Amino acid sequence: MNIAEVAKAAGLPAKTIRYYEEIGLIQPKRSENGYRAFAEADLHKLAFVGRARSLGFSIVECRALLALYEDRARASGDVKALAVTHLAQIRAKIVELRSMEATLADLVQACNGDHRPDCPILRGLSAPGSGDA
Amino acid sequence: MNIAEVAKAAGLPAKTIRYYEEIGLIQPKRSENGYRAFAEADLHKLAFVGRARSLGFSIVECRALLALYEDRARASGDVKALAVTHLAQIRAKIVELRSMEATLADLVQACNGDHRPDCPILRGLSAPGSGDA
DNA sequence: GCTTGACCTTCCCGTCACTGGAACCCCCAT
DNA sequence: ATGGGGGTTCCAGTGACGGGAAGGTCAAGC
Repeated sequence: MNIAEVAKAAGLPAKTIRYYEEIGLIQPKRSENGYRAFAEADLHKLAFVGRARSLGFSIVECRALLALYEDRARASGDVKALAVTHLAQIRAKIVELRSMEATLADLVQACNGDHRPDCPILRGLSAPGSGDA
Repeated sequence: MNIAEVAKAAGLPAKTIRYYEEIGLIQPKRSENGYRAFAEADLHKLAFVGRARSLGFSIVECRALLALYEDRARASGDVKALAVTHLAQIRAKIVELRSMEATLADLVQACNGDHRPDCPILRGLSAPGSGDA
């Protein structure tokens, strides 16, 4: 398979696939003309990484997941540990975003949003705690 | 004020303050010795930007907010529009993260996490939809 | 007066995960 | 032979800084 076909099948841009090769996530063979020649296994790995990335795993984590994926003697505990850690990061991020959301929603709600200059949002940003009114 | 004092007062690293000057968010004067000489107004702007950043506004958005902050003839509607847009982005991000969280939590929950190689997490990443069992 | 150490300056590289674009090669059909 | 649609490499840029080097400055202590 050439890169365009694999890109379509894996749902990744060709640029991304070249990048993944560059950083060593995959090692596709080369045809005589210099084109990358992807095997089924390469495609599976790319799709795997694509899904892991869509769950928010970093490239470093994807590399580790891929290594476990390819290791028939892996312990599922190792995989789970990675996933649990990442899940905690996601949850922490959600907490952070919800805090932002709450603060911002309060400010937005307090602001008339008209043609006048008076603005609780700017006041809130100028001095926290003395947000509205 | 020198940079360390302002950094402490604004709660920002000195590096960040230099960066903000570099990109034109602030324009502190210089002492004869070449040191930055921050006025109260600079400090206020830095604290303002710091708070906006902590609410997740990008530098571009902070620049716009600062311009509104300094414009006594602003319309609060302009501020609100910026904030509403950003709030929508935050909420979209939360939705995305919650989707990741749900998927990942399912996978984690299905995985024994023992010494054996069988792993629903890896299966889920290999082929979505045929996640567990 | 000299040293020490804390503070300041600029400059450049590295981060993360790509993305865009230039310049060039290859293959097939007309 | 020519055109278009593949493919290739390499370089630069993104956002918002952080680390660290090389060097100037200042206040204190001896």
